[in-house]
Amino acid sequence: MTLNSNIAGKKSRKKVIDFSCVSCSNTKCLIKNNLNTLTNSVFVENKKTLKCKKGQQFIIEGAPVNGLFFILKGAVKVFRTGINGREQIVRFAKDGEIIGHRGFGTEEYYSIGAIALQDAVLCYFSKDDLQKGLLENPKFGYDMMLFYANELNRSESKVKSISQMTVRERVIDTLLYIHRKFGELNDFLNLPLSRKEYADYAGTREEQVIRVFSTLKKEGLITAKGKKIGIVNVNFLKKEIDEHNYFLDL
Amino acid sequence: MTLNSNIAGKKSRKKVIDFSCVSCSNTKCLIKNNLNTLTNSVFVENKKTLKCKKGQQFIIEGAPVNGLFFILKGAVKVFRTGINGREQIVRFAKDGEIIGHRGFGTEEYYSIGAIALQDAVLCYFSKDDLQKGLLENPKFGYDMMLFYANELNRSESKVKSISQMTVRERVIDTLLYIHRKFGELNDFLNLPLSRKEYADYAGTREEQVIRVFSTLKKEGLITAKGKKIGIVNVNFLKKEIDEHNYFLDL
DNA sequence: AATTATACCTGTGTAAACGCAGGTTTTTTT
DNA sequence: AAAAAAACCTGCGTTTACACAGGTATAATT
Repeated sequence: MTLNSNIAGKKSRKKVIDFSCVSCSNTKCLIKNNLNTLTNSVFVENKKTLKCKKGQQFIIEGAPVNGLFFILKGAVKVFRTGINGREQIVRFAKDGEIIGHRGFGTEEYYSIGAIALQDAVLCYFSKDDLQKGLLENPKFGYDMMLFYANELNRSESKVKSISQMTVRERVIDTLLYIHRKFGELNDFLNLPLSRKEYADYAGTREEQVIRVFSTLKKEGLITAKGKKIGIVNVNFLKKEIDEHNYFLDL
Repeated sequence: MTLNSNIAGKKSRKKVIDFSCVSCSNTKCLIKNNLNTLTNSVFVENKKTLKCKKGQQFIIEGAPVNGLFFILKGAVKVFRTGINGREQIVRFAKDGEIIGHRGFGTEEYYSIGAIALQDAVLCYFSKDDLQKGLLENPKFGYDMMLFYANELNRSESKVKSISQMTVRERVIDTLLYIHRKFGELNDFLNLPLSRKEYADYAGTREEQVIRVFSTLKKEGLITAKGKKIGIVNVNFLKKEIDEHNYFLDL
């Protein structure tokens, strides 16, 4: 039995998803948005789409760079291994975002790792194809540049936060970030994370996050049932952060 | 007496500098490097070159974005005003670098401020011209994208550093960063900075930097005469940082 | 349903970083 | 050269965050 017939055989029962860029409905994807001027490129054809189970690591820190990923669907955490093997979560990414900053250019090894937090569908583009596409289509390159400039802005904001906020403030900041990015479902944040993961993003320790959560619960600012965290009043939390922030950042 | 005759009058005594991109010798400039394909653009002609005295602020945080700067010569600090007006130095920039991340695109206000640390010469490009140039020349756009991807990498490394290193380690890290970027002159770092500025970059306080410097001096790792800081043995300092870092970052 | 594993929570001592206060030295200005 | 300003330094009490240790609840596995 060949691979093709295998897929065909399942057609009747299992929904077959079309992963071609042409029929893709992800309006946030930079590639999809530039498709009209990219069609004559081998670029889109050579794309590989892969499914990724929850908990699976699809970029390993230090591994050779071959290309980069676009998230078609799902949620992902991007991290670095820091001092004494301590994990630092760089960011959380969702549909339409790009993973693997330096999947082009001269960089040889990935400086970050990436793990799926939910079942995810990823589009993979090779280094060469991507580079070709970027040089063929200025608009695409421009959009990519804006994406990175924007991420840089966010990252530099985070440097500020981490070096000037207290643990409590950083935890609140993280809660608001997750809320902004992944929204709510039934009054709970739409991305379940462990206390450890909150700590790794906020740049502190699991115990501290637990302590802050406990306090916030007592103060009636959040609700928590295991990994399910609910923000009672977003503006209330925002206020605590914004008060000493002159310039807000996205 | 017209402005022109004034300049001409000084020709004999004062060296007149040609600021046109064509004759520019800055090999690190992205624009210079893409000049061959940019010549038919209004872009380069509309450039404005301005001199900036030491200590002068040429980007004000929160001011409307009109364009962005390339450093032709000099050293610059880029900062954000943080919590309680505390200054956070985002990075130090020198010849060939770009200032004002979001001097294109949709961003309306500068999210950073910039001050010259030495007398500097800056090239200014308007938002519209730059955008035109980027969309006309894919290679230029690609280079810009790489620049930002690279900066992002650096910034994310810094998040890791700040959240996981001790004050002593961050101060050492800062010393090494300045050394890497600006080199030495007569056994002293080729960029004089105040203790406050070291602190603002390292994400700590002036007093802590002073304390760490004192200790490092006693340990024979650095020499210090006022703002002049000398690193006795770079590898010795590096070792202390690298020991618990699996993946080095530029 | 019992067992194991994982995640969550809390108390307590310790160490790191900070804030302030007051002083000295160096640099800049007049 | 004197005065003023800025930068540098040190000691000490206080706060914050951390590490460790031991416990409970919850989820996953058999």
